[in-house]
Amino acid sequence: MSLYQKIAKQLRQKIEDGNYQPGEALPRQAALASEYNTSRVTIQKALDVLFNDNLIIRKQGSGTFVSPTYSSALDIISSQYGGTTQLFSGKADVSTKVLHFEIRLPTNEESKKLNISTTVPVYDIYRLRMLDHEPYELTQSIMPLSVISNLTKEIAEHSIFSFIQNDLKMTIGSAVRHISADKASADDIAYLDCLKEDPILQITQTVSLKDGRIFEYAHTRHRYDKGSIVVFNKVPLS
Amino acid sequence: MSLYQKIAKQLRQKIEDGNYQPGEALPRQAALASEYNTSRVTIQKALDVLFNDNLIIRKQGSGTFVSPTYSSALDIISSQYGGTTQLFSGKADVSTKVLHFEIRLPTNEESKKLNISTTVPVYDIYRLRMLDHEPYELTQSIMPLSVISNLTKEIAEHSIFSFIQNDLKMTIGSAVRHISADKASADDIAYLDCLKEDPILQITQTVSLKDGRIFEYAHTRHRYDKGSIVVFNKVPLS
DNA sequence: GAGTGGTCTAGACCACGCG
DNA sequence: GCGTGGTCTAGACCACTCG
Repeated sequence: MSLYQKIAKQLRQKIEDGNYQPGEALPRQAALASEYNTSRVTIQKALDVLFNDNLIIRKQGSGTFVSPTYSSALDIISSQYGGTTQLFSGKADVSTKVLHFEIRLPTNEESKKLNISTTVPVYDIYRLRMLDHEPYELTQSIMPLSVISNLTKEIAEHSIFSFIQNDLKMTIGSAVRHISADKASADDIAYLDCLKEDPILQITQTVSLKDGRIFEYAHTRHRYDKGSIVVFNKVPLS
Repeated sequence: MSLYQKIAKQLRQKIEDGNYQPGEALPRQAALASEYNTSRVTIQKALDVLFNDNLIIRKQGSGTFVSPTYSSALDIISSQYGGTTQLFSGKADVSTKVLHFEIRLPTNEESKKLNISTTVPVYDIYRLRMLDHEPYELTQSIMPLSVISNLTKEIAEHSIFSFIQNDLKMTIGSAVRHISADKASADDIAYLDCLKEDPILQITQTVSLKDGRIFEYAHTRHRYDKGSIVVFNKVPLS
């Protein structure tokens, strides 16, 4: 871990521990540079990390302050993308039932979304996730074999994301998600145990690795009364 | 506008114009530094901007490449937060009907979400937005007078966001949103012209200025068949 | 081993805010 | 005017990828 990352981590810890209160000013950059025995530029890179997580506010001509709303920032950080299994680990009992598992060629739409040729085979995995033994979400994942391989039904029953990160040693880069509401389908009623008139929260996502290759195109359908999406948006600088 | 921002803007334009194709390598940082007659650090700051918008991929030891999925990145950038009026300006005819406009004291929940005391008055504005003369969304906005003042019903009929940015000269910093699905309420049926069994896409948002003060706590309800939310997530660096 | 991006420095000047 | 963060430099070394 690089120096600016270590400093960011330590400053974050200090804020979370309450050494600096919401709204309170942090030491000036020059003071931090002395304290950590480094240059001001490195301190600024460390502050960039905290700023992007909304933990601090920077005022030119005035100072650097702990964000008055930093407690809600913590919620956001902890809800960053890492798959359902990771998100709830320790908080609830997550179990997964694999309803369908096959390798086939992609449809035109799928090949387009995955940015692959229609001749590259894909996994088509349909899973029901349960939270504390209650139906929670229904997900269809399409993943290209050119990116992910050696996937098995057993792995799909646990966490595909931890398999990718821990076993394949690949790093996830970014995700684009479209969120909408929809009426319940026959599958929703059957698997999510909801009623015909219950709304569904639907998420369509495309997830990329750090090197830019797309590894998942997925549709997830949630019961409307279980869970919601939390999103944090910084306004563009440009 | 600072040098790195200008360079970022020019590089972005070159990518959008197709001077560099998706997947293609950009010139090395040293070459860009010579070309723009600046230092490598400044080039890196410019590349940071494009990287955060998912327009480029950086591979240590290899090079900087145009993101293979950069076209979807463009969608995201253009859907950044700026209020409904701004989002659709030029694309569709947006009109707003103010259903309710009052100044009152906040409830406990509102004062908590806005991070103000219960003695600070707030605007309570309830508006129906129409897109091309069709009902689109129903929004209740709560805004503290300690942050925003001189709001009128006339301003609310146009764009509150442009009033804040252009007239009050304040800069928006970030927004936290919770997105969920819900059943239609009596108001939804009456104003959004939807049916009792139609689902609703609900967004609860807290929007802050650049200095960290929260200026809006709002609930927005969308017709499920009109529009969805697009979200872009970079995975945390730490 | 050659070439790339990532990190870091020490110092300088600029832009902004506030009293 | 003074103190703060923002930008920028020229050069150095490290870490990683790939042939």
